[in-house]
Amino acid sequence: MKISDLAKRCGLSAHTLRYYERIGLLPYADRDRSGQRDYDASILSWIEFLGRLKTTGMPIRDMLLYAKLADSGKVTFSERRKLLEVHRERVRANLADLEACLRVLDGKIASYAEAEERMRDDKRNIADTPARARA
Amino acid sequence: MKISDLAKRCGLSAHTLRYYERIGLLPYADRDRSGQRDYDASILSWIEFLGRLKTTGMPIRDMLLYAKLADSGKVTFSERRKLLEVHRERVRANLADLEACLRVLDGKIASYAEAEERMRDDKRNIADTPARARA
DNA sequence: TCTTGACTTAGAGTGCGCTCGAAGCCGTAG
DNA sequence: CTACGGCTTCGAGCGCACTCTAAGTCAAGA
Repeated sequence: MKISDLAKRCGLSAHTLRYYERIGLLPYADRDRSGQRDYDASILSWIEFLGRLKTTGMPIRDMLLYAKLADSGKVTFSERRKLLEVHRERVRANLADLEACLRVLDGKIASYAEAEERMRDDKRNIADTPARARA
Repeated sequence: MKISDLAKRCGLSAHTLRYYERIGLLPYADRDRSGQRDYDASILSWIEFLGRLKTTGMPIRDMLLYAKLADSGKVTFSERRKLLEVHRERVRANLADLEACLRVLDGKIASYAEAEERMRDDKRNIADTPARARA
């Protein structure tokens, strides 16, 4: 698979894929005889997992640490698990924050809706009131 | 209230508060006779709301738009409501994504835990096996 | 009076995560 | 044969949201 094919499949740009390889987030890809990267489809699941880490707000430097551990084989299982457990707690805390914010947002939206409703009522009342009474 | 007091109360640095004022996220604060900002406590609820927007991932340029609408009084109620409704949908989508990621993370952690468990079992079995059988 | 420390401004610098540009190589279609 | 598109590398540039520095002012306490 060429870099543009992989880009289409995983949703990252070719630029970004090269950047990820450069910084060590993706393993050095095999090159064909003309020097072009030739990817194995198995890279997709790794990229997908990186996407999960990214979505959940893990900074690249932490992903690099995880990638380095993953390169070192089974002996780093417990380290990797601990890293993910720590991250999971951050994600949970973040989720709780977001839910709280969402409720505030709901409240704010509702209060605007009510205010708009009241303004419509006021207009109607004025319109329904005879001109003499308004003066 | 001086800027350092406000900074302590709201959790932003004085630098950031001045920056927010500069870009228009905070209203121009009254200055005392020596030119120092003198804040009214009422600014706190606005800063807190900005924090909610920030937590939920709203970029500053959108907060600026909201701030500008808020400055224009009641006539922008429905615009403000719509802006927040759009944002709320993004937040909900983001929450759903995060929850999905969290489940993936749980699965990954569980698979590491199982692998570690199996490795411990293997070691124990080897230790329990008489040396002649191991040879 | 002098020192201290918090404040003021304008503007430069930082860290992150890309994103793009330039210059050049390679393989295929016309 | 040549033109074209897509690939290569290296390094510069960008957008965001701060974060800090420098140079100067001011008010209160020893």
